[in-house]
Amino acid sequence: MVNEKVGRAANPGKRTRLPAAERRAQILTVARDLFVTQGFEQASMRRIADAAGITPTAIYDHFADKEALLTAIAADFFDGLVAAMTVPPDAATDPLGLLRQLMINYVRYGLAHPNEYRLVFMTSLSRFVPTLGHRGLPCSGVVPEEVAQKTVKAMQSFGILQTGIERLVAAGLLRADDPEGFADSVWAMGHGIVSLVITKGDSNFTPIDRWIDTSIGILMDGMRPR
Amino acid sequence: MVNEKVGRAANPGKRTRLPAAERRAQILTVARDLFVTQGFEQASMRRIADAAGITPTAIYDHFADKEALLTAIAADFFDGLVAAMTVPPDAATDPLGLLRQLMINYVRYGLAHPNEYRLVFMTSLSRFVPTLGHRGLPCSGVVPEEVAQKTVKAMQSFGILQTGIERLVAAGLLRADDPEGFADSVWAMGHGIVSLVITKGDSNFTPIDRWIDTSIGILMDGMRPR
DNA sequence: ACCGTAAACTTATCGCTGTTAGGTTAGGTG
DNA sequence: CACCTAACCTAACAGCGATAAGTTTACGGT
Repeated sequence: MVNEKVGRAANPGKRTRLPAAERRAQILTVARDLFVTQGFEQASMRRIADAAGITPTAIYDHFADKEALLTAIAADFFDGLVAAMTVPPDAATDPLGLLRQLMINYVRYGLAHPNEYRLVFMTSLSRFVPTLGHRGLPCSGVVPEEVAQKTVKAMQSFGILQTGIERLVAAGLLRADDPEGFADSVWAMGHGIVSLVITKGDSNFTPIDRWIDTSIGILMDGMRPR
Repeated sequence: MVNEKVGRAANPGKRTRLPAAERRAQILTVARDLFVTQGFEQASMRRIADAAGITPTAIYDHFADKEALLTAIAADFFDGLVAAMTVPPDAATDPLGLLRQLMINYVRYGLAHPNEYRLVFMTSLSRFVPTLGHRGLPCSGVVPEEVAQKTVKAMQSFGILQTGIERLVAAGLLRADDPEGFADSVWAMGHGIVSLVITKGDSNFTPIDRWIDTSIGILMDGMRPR
């Protein structure tokens, strides 16, 4: 008999055999699709394999485990984020407007890829957040390898924001109190908006556009020299 | 024989039988403990049951499913949050300082209960976020029952923030542009700080205290009348 | 004091999950 | 043709959430 399992996959009859690189890319594509449409938990290795037209175990020849799929996808996401935040240095536009655009791009990109965003910025992979100090001050514990790598990638886009702010400070357009802290605050605001809308929907909030506008306005005014 | 399974539970020999209310409360206690120390996924019904000294299925006599445990815990969390944000109206303190304190309390409470916070504010229960509009504008879909209930509870603490800000606007201490938007922005900032520290640790950031200070400073300045 | 009944809890099992060990087949090289 | 390895498979494990149906315990009414 020819091992003709019943309802196999996308390509029922012929079972194709691909070189590693192609197969890897294909797995990544269908995995991202399933993660995005069904979520990380619901998208099982079996379903991913099924969509890819192979058996679940074949995935393990290309990726260490399910998390490895996630981190590979996260890498792509970060590349896109960096691209979205890399606005051409048309020095013609006013510098403050550039910061404004930076934050808008961040929020829009996050909302345009809500599930990747959640995977990347709102989950700590398998290792759970270790218990923190009871005063609420986290004792920065051992950071797993992949999380660290993710962090590096994230820092790249954060760096864009940071240097942007430093430039504005140098130009005297923003207060010089605490440039690094400013970048953190701007990021917190942007991330707060994105993650709140993702988890709770925008139904209970100020319309998203006005929300972004108001938030940016507050930030700008709040960081301006007195 | 007396059904003497090997290494049973906390109270090995005697198998106690509790009235529903007590058992329910006890299950909730151990479940919260396991959720907090090991995370929602890792804390299985079997482990919870084991810690409670009963079999897994007994839990289902008191809670519909695993999520019901979570929502019950979330309710307690929100009660604590509301309490933390209900500062006594010592009108003696300046009103702006009260808003400041409100945000500090929010962030500290969130960081003091990081895993409950994540469970409550950073996960959408089982149902995944439905695919959003491709322009990044969420199409507010059907909200599951429990999520809605969670939202109501969350709105209570948000309401405290909102009325606090409205009072400051009425007193002329803040701009009157968009009071509702201001509350959203303040919340986004607070939530952004908490969730970023929770998922990524505080290692890469401005020290948390300074971060809060700087953020609040920006918000205050940014909302003040020009 | 008995007994019925309902509450409290159990056993056994289902279909699912991520993952591993080890076997098989196809494609290209000598 | 023989071989070898990359690519893929089958079978299975331990654990998951959840259900159906059976058992034990406590308590209220007579």
